[in-house]
Formats: sequence, C-alpha cells, structure tokens
Amino acid sequence: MEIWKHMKSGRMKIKEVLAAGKVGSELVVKGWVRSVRVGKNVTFIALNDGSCLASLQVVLDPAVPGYREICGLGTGSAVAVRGSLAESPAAGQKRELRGVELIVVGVGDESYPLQKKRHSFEYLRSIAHLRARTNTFGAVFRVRSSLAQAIHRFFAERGFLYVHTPIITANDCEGGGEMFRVTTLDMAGPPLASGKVDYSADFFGKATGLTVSGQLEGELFAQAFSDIYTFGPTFRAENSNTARHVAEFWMIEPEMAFADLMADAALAEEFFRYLCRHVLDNCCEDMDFFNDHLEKGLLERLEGVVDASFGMMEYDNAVDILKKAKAPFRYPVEWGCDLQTEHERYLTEQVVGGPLFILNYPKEIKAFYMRLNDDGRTVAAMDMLVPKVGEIIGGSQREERLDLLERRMVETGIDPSNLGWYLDSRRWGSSPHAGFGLGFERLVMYLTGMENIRDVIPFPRTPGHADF
RNA sequence: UCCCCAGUAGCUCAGUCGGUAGAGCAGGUGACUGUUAAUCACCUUGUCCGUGGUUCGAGUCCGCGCUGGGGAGCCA
Repeated sequence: MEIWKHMKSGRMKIKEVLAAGKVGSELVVKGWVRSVRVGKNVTFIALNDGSCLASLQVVLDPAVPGYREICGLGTGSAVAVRGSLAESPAAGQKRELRGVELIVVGVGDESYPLQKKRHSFEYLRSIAHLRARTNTFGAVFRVRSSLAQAIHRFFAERGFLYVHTPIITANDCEGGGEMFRVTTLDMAGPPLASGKVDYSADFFGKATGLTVSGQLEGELFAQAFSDIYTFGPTFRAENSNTARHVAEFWMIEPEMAFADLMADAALAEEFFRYLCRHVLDNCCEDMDFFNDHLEKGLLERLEGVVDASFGMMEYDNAVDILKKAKAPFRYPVEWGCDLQTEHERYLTEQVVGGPLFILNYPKEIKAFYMRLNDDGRTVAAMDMLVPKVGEIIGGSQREERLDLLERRMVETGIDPSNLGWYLDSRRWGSSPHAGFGLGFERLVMYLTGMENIRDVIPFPRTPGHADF
C-alpha cells in the first residue's frame, strides 16, 4: 500500500500547487472530483480541494493503473493523485498535473446530488451539507473565514481586548428581541407557583435564555480594559422570515471607554473601510468570481466605499430632506418616526451617493441605554447607511449618568433592580463610552453580493428550520 | 405574523381552450476528441406537492393543507 495515501505531509494543497508549484516536480494532491472528461487516449479530471476556487486539471493516460475504473468516476468522488506538474499545452490553465497514480479514496456515484451544472440557491439550501463543495459556496465560506480573521486583526492592531460575553443570560431586557428559553425543566409538567412556571426550580434558579446581544456585558469590560470587542453567536427568537434574518447569527460589538459619538462613528468608518479593503486585497479570486457571476460591478461598489468620504447628517436634517424628496415613498416621513429601508437607501444612494452616518435620533425610537442629548429630545445614536442595503451598523454613545439612565429605564418599562450590576458601572468610575453593533452575516452579504442571509451562514437557523 | 408568487423526471423548466405529459442537463450505451460545465448519436426516468370538490374527463378550474421563494413588519 502506497504510503503517501496515508500521509498528510505528502499532500500539497491545490492553491499552493497553482501558485507556487514547480514544473517538473512530483507531488501528491487530494480532493474531490468536479468533472471527468473521458477520452480514448486521455482523460481529464477537474480536482478541487477547497483551498481555492480554481480546480487543478489532472491528466491521465490509459497507462495509469486502473484507468478504466477511473474513467467511470462520478462527480463528487474523493481521490488522491500522484503525478508531475507540467505546463499545460491547452488554454484554460497554466499548469496541470500529469497523473502517474490515482487512488479512489471515497466513491461518488451517479446519485450524488450535485451535478456539474448550475443549481438554484434554493435547491442547494436543501442540501446544505453538500453545498460547500460548489464554486459559489466555496467562495462564500472562504471569504467569511478570511473576514472573521481580518476582524480580529483589525481590533488586535488597535489594542482592543477580545471578550467572550455569556451566551446564556438572565437579562430579558437587553434589546427588544424575543429570547430563546434555556431550561432543564420538564416541559410536560413544569413546577408551578401560583399558576405560573416556577423558574426558581430551574437550573439557574431563574428564567434564562440565549443572549440577544453582548453589549451590556461588553460595556462592563470597557470600563476595565478601555477598548474591547465581542464577536460571537447571537440569538433572536423572532418569527422573521426574510432574506435578512436568521435566528442564530454572529455579531461584532466594539465598545470604547472615554469615547463619544464622534469617536464611535470614526471607528465604524475605519472598520468598514478596512474590511472592504481586506476582501479586495486578499480574496481576489473569490471576489472576481462574485463580480463575474453574482453582481456585476461589485468590485467597483466596494472600491467606491474604500475611496469615499463618509457623509454625516443629523436625523432632523434627514427628515427635512426626505419630506421634501420627490421620490414616492411607501411610508410617509415625520419627525419622530424611524427611518424605513426605502428612506435610508434614498439618503445614501440619491442624496449622498455613498456611505452616510445619521446622528442623534429621537429618544422615543431608540434603546434605553443611549445617551440623552442636551436638547432633551434626542439621543446620541448613530446609524451607518450604505448603498444597496441601508443600515449596516448601528451604535450610540451610552448614558453614563446614573440618574438619567435610571430615569430612562423606568420610562421604557425596564425595572432597574434587575440590572443592578449594569448600573454599578455608572456608580463607580463611570466614564463616557460608546460602541456599535454589526451583524457579521449582513457584512458578508454586502461584501460578496449574496442576497439571502441563509446563503452566507453554513447551516442557517430560521423559523421551522434547524436542520443539519 | 401579514401580502403576493410558485410546487411537473435526479436538477432547471415548458405544458395552449380541461382530453392522463415534454425539452435541456444529469444517468446508461457507443463514437470521437488536449478536453475545459467537452461534443455527436441512441436509450432510460414521472405519486404532475397532498387532500377534498366541480366535470364524461383535471397537471390545467375551485376550497383546504403542506413546502419553498419574494415583499412588508421586527431588526443585526
């Protein structure tokens, strides 16, 4: 038995072969068959191992042991090939591997659901366990991985502490979102206390759920480490069924002490630019693929963001502009209402023609923790809007004054006694601080041109769907 | 949750006025070829989403249900 079949060290990734393989060298590649083109005198196999978008062309002549069986290989088979790298005489690829020996590691027969043709995203979603083996999803998940690492690098380079905030929480008032319940109680017959479920008998001695945001805990760490960020899973039990919502997603939430709303916006702008630049510079092959097959002009759009100066506009001003706009809006605009996606897109696309911050929203439409401005009617909130999607980042300066924070909690129906630990951060050494949140999947959508959030997360969880 | 659209071969889809189905791709066989989602010829494949109804007769019309998609709300 050939030892190279078992040795990981003997294997070269296709990305490396195509980028740096020496012509004439003998090497071993392992991967999955994308297509087999059989001839009488020569057979071509397109082999892909996920290390890059491109497949490696493997050329086999009938002298190769087991040639007949190899010709019958189905799409999706896993194989190992030993051969020598050569200049390719035909168009389509610079290099190819002249196979000397091929071992079928795992057979893929004709029932393999992925064919060497285009499939709809809807169909691929139904076989999410296999779709990563396609060009589009290969590219999506390589970019997603690269972006995640770039996000950590961005914050590491700026001295931000990476904090793991809890996933199980007893705060039922973090955000507006509905929470998933976490319990070990017997659902068939839970202990009752005066007719209601008695959560004091539950695992944690109180009602708990999955986090809808790490922000509150993040703020506490910012009051110790100055600059921090979270990047982790987040859960919303909303019955939302749209191309932009999933029940489980990943969120990035930086928080800075001794920072105001302007510093917050500056960070958001720098962060967003950095990530656009990152995919353009580091995911070229995959980004070119998206640009060619998914969204013509994607690269131009992102280059535009990198070069653009980000606009800034007061909410008051935005409302004035929208009220004067001739565009036919589905929803009318009045001071005090939240901006709809159509309004946001009008502002960023038609009025400014680039990324735009909207600042200082009416306090009635924003969360309790946002800092009350001196005018008494607005809070120090900021939304970052971008063409094509509207809001992509939302943030604020937090209310650092204990009395005002408590008053806002009461006004919005939150019992301050449930968040004593949060209020403590304002009790001793409170500093002005600010932060924002960015949904990771929405970022991936924006940067790849993918239009359904279920296609940028490996195994999406949506109402009625927790497969795989 | 609300509004719209769709469900036909393994996949993508066509199916006229109501008369029990067809193409391309995939698969099989053969030919041919330094091929590029190869090409050419021939062949195979159906619970027409389910259910009830109208009708002599339903893929087609109607009701209900299920599933998927798009839009809205909520939001990241």
